[in-house]
Amino acid sequence: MVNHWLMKSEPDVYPYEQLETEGSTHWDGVRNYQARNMMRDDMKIGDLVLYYHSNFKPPHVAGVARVCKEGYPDHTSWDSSSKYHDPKSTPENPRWFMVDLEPVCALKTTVPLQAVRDNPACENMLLIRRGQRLSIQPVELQDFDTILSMGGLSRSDL
DNA sequence: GCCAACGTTGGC
DNA sequence: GCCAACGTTGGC
Repeated sequence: MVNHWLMKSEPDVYPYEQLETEGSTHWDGVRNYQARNMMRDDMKIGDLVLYYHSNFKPPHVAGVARVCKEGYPDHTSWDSSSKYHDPKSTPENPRWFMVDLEPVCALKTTVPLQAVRDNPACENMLLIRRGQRLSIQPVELQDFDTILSMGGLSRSDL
């Protein structure tokens, strides 16, 4: 069973276009337990991901990605030269996990956050819930399809 | 730049 | 276990 997610990335750091250029990436640097648990325990190969650009004007969903490697230790956590270094994480006892993503396709038209807010069909999405800051969120199937269609795509385009 | 909301840390 | 202080996220 394929699950659906939304993952936030700052386009200044790693935009969707770069994922397309590079072909895949490991989602390192997540240092939040809830997000870690989802990557470690719940995200499976083939799961589909809405790729969201945060800290951008306007913030928006840019594309669709797919999980191509399931949760494994985030090696940047024990790399003392990394900005994501966590002295409490070691190769023997890793504290942080990541998944790998590959690109599926860019939306034909990006979907701004305000458009999600304005669409009553999206009213239950975590993305627009007050105070919601999680950088990885589960997305219901129907919400995923709604965003896809707002972005000018349908399932058969994936 | 501001600030609301939330998460983490650490003293007690 | 409580909670104040602090740090981060991320929209505006």
